[in-house]
Amino acid sequence: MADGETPMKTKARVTLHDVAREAGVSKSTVSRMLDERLPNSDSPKARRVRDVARKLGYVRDLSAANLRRGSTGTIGVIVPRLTDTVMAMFYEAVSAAAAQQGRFAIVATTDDNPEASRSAAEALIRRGVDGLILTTAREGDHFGDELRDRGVPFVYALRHNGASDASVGDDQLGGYLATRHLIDLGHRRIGIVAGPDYATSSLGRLAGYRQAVEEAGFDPAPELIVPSTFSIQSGEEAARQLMALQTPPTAIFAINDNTAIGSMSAIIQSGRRVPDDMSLVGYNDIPIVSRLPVPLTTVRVPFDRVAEIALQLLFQEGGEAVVRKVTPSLIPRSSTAPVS
Amino acid sequence: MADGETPMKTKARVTLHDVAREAGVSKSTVSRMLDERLPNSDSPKARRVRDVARKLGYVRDLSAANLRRGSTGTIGVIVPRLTDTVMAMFYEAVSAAAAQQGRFAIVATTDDNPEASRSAAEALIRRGVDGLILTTAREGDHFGDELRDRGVPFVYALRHNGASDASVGDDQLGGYLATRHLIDLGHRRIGIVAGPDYATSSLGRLAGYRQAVEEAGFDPAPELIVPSTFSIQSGEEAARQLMALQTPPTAIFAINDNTAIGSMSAIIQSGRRVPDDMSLVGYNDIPIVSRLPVPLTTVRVPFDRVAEIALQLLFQEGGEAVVRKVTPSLIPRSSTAPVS
DNA sequence: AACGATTGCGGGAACGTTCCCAAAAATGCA
DNA sequence: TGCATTTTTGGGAACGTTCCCGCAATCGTT
Repeated sequence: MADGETPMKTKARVTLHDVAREAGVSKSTVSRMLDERLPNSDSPKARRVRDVARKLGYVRDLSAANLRRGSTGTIGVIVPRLTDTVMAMFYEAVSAAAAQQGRFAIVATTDDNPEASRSAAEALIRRGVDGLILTTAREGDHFGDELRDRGVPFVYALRHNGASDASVGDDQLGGYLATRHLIDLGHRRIGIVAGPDYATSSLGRLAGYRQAVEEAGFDPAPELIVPSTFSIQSGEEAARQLMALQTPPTAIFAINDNTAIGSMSAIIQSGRRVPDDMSLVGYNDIPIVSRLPVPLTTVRVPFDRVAEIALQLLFQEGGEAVVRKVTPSLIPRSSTAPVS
Repeated sequence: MADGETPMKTKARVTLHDVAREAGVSKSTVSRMLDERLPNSDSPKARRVRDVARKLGYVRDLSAANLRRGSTGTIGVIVPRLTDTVMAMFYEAVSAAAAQQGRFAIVATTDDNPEASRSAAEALIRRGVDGLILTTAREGDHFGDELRDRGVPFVYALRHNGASDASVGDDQLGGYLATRHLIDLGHRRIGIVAGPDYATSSLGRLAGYRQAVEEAGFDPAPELIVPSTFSIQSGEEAARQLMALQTPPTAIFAINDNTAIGSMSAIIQSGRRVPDDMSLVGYNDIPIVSRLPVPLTTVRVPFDRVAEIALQLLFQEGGEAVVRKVTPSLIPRSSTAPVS
């Protein structure tokens, strides 16, 4: 059987060297011609090299390239869980924005456990990520400092802790818009299913609620503010608590869509109807809420922008820590109506 | 300023060589002692090397290791979208199962677009994954053959195409359980929001429905079978269609939780109540459905097992293509009741 | 005690890139 | 045309591992 034509398992890998030999240039030249970071020249030789590479089916070995370059073009995202649709939306947005830059996003989950948060970061760093996007900021968390000390670029997203770069939605504005919408519909007594106090997102939305209520000159009754975690169940409980008040509110602003869904459940189980007996506003506009039996009025956050800005912050030389906020918008649907 | 104590930026990286020097052995030895694949010896020297490594804060450079080993310990998962909670659950399960084996899972989305499916796989392969888990099998898809030709290990999950290894839930059994549950409650006329005909998952569930109906000796009226995509909206439309029948069914089996949610919406909008006027069963048991105003009866699929088996299949020498099915179970909740 | 078999260890060559550097070629200008 | 300057090129040394191979040390057997 003629040599070089043997029907053996094809050579495992086409390397730079193969391309160089075939194109009659050195591997340095090929490497340069194929470097996506350089402006890719249009000289006949460059074109020829690229043609040969394509013909041979060359694909750069990323492990080798990463080793030499000292960076992987990978960015790590840490989220509590992907089954939280908000987090899934955000991760998809990051993934798309990263792809735009020729980078790749990988994700790790923490289940809201600060321990796991650390080990997730560890795993991603071991994987050689060029930077980290954290959605798990907690008040008084020193994890950021640790990362800074170790020289790992990172940025907070969706939530922040004030001490580091962050890309977030304007939660106060969002909270204001939601509450203001209810006020405009004539509601005077508006309950809020507030969030946990460790997350700046829920704190911001609560501040927006307060701002709107005070601006309208209403009494910001403390019993109208009921905390929750972000879960459906906690939303259900909080709404139940609100409806059990001596004078229940005529409208509820839930800190996110999950708690809104929980609230909806509690409202209906109490024999009331949405929006006839109780108006309800959520937050985030996850896909499902527009398809509920009563489509939910909610606040939409442009996660694409949040993701883009996070990426931008991640790789720019930062002097002062900066918190960039993107503007959310109210999406009125059928769960809110004028007070009866 | 004393040498070696200069407060300069700490040396970027502690390498095998540093550990070797500090421990007074060769780097080969260190490499061996730290190789997680070998049974890690307990000799005093091994212990010493590990101590030194820990003290110095050594972490293996994965790029270098991958380059030399020729594999990355990474497995790629391709899903239509992560905002589909089923896919998020599955990916989290894969991620956990992979971690168990010391591997790492990365994900890419395709938005159900066969083109994007290809380029997603391409991206993952470029990243050097050791194998691919595909949840996007379509009837008559030749993508698998392509991968086989290129020598990329892969396995289908959740759906299959019959021609390759796959780890799935037993959809026929699940469909049977759901339908049988309704029959046991006394329902004789049961509608099904079937799925698209390109997915074996929906086909299997439909077959289970048929099996139960025929076994009970009912007439499997074709007008009771309405196709859908997997979306909430399509579920809503399908349910509407079922309720518009001359003799509407008294119960609906929806092919997945999303279409069940859509159906629920349509049922309520038609002025009916669940389960009083219409029983409803979903499929997958995504977290939200247990928290709906009327908690949904559904079929739970043990995604952990599906993920484990997928991983197992991925790395075993396969002779014949095998489709492994895991047993789902019915979770009765409040959306089903005896026929009135 | 002598010998083969086993085990442990170190030297050094890969793995496939990128990037520095010096040399060569192309370009600009007088 | 000649010289200085810019651009392009190829050689070769990294990057940090793993793994092959040979050698020494230990072990068990007769």
